[in-house]
Amino acid sequence: MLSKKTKYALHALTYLGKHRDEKAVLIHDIAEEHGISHKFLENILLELKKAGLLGSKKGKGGGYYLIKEPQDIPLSKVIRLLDGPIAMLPCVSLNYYEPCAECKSEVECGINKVMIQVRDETLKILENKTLQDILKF
Amino acid sequence: MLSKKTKYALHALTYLGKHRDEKAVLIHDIAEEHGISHKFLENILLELKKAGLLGSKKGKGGGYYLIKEPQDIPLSKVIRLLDGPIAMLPCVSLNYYEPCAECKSEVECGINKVMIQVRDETLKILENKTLQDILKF
DNA sequence: ATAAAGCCTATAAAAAAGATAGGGTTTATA
DNA sequence: TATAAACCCTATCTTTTTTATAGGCTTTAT
Repeated sequence: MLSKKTKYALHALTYLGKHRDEKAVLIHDIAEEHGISHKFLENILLELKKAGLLGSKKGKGGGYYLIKEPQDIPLSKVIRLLDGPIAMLPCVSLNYYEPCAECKSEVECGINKVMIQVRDETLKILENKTLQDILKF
Repeated sequence: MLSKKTKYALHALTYLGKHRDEKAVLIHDIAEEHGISHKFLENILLELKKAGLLGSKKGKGGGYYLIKEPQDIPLSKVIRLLDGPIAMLPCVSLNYYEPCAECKSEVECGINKVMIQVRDETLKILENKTLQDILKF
């Protein structure tokens, strides 16, 4: 399951995507809209900024705004950023690979093989669906 | 990511599947084979038994054994049993549905739509791949 | 009788997730 | 130029979940 962090990030991006006409959106407004803790969301937006998805303006009249086109933000990127691996097993993760401690041999492991399939099908969706796609609703 | 519980369960089932000629397999042997805590694994096997996947024989000479054919144990069943939902969001889970607190309207939520797709593709694999499939390696 | 093995429940320890706190810095504007 | 608004940053606290352990009970082969 996606963490709240990731869910909040996706909702915040959606909100920002829907308010692209405005120069900057307040953390406060996003938090209120979704009933999220202001401070918690602040940390999340900061991460999104550091990752290059958002820009911000400090001081009075400041706020956050998208600095990428919604179609250039794949959902896989957001999930990986906040939640880490998308794969169901570390031994199958493309971005966070680690061997499984309890597994004798990766090449002889059938679990591994199935989870590679799951990963590939999942990524086929999450790397192609972008913020643009979730804005449409 | 799958929990250790689920991973251990899958490995234990695999072990049992590969030792179906034997009347009963000791927890101890499975635990040792994969470097798992005996007592932790004991709890897991008990769950698998209660779920109707395993049988057991008590007392001296006892142990665990599969009571279903490997091709009749879909991986989705094992994962749901130990880990709960397979879906990435509660609002999209078939077996553990719950609305998302931060979400205003499910029908107007684009995140929801994408996660339904991911769920469906994932289940297409995990409901059709069985213990039989991971035994082959 | 005894020892081996699973059954069962409770509790503890560790890790991760979620949330809060508070001072720092920047900036518009009166 | 003082002030208030807003983001920046890091640390800490709390809660929840996961992982692991403990220990006695029951069953059964020998």
